[in-house]
Amino acid sequence: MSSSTPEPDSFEAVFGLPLKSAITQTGVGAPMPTKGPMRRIAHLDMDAFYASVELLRYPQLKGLPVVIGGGKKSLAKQLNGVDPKDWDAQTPLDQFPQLKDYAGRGVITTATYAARHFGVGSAMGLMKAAQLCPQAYLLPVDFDQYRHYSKRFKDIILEICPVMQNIGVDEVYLDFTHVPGGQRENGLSMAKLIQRSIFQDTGLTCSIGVAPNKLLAKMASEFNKPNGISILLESDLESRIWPLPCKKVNGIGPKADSKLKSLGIETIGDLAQRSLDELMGHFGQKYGAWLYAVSKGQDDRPLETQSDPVSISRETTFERNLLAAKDRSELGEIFTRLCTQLSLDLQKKQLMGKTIGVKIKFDNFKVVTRDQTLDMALDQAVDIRHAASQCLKRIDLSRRFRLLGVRVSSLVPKGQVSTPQAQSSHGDDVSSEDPKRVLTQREIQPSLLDDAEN
DNA sequence: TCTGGGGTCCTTTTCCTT
DNA sequence: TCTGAAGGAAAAGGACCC
Repeated sequence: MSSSTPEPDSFEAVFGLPLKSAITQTGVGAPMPTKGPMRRIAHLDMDAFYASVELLRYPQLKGLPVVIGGGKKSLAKQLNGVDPKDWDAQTPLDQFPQLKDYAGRGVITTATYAARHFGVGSAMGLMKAAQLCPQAYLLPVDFDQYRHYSKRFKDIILEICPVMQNIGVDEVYLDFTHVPGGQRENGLSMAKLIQRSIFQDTGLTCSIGVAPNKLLAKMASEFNKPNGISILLESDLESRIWPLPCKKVNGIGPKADSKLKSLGIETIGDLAQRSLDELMGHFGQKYGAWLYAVSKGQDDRPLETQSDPVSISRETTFERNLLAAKDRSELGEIFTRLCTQLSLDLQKKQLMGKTIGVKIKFDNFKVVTRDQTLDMALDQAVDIRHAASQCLKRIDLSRRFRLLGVRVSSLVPKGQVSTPQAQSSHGDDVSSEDPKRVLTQREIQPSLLDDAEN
């Protein structure tokens, strides 16, 4: 490739040396800025990621309103008897279920731009979405597929810019500062190259913001969606950031925003007019000081290129609200399934955890959690279930609830911990058995809700 | 809007120990 | 044995994000 004339927009054509050399010989022969390196942080956000991945598979849905979600795996199957696994690019449109055929619980995970025109959006109940856009096609969520494309676009980025922080499946921060060519046109060249490389390989588009820090880069990536690039300099703060509403800041959610509004603070510019003391008085030392810094565009957080998980959990919302006293066996099965899934998740990641907790969401949406830290880390379903049911005993389950969750935290890498097998807390020597082993009725029956009621 | 599932981080409360 | 202060760890709740 590099022996012939490079393609017009290739790394070599833009930066004057082959990509591989640029990476391995950082700074050697690479175009470097004439002044000292300015911090150039990029935030890259894939455009409507899940929906775009689905459209790659089902091009016949392009341009049509499509919503993704519904929660239940068997969703599409229930709707018209066709397993989504059997769908492909040849599947005729009338095989795809539509929202008008749907009745039940669940929310939308995401929607195509065509569906968003009808006012349908993320986190909206499916029934509400069906009112707004009954003709929208409904697809189940396929995380394996999204993870596959996630890895693909991140691998492409890493070849060009090795300093990357993962933010979920469809978002990353990048540090261009010391990457050869990263300073060119204040980061525009690098952003263009990355955007183009991802599109060529995957057919997916993304939006990129480049700025002096993560805070501003994140906001900048939204300026020009979809498939846009925005370059933000420190001097742009007043003209481009201050006019924005406060809730555009990553970290200012609905609660903080409404409190800010009650103080007459609508925009980031308004925020910048307030003193540090005033903000700390209203929002506390830490958050107040953070708000103050945010309004000035200040953020010196480094990129975190590695991170270990803090907790792992599984939770599920029931088809209908359940009552511990009445729905014992159903709840017992759900509880066992959650613990089993959690155990497999832990084992897949080679982790064990010392703190086990449960979460209940009552029919009035009030959430209650209980957890317990044990002497030893564990990862087996039966052990998790036993510890979690101890936690459940401490919750008053006399009213109906809609969600049950199980969580493991205080995680440690497996192999670095002594296992609880030698002294299994419940006496049954089951911990050392096959993790995929199905729990026996005897283990399930003396179940959560028996225990929990007394 | 009528509210999923998987996380992180922060603050406050509670409990234990000295 | 009681009381109170102080500090730390664990537990609980909540805001926020994707």
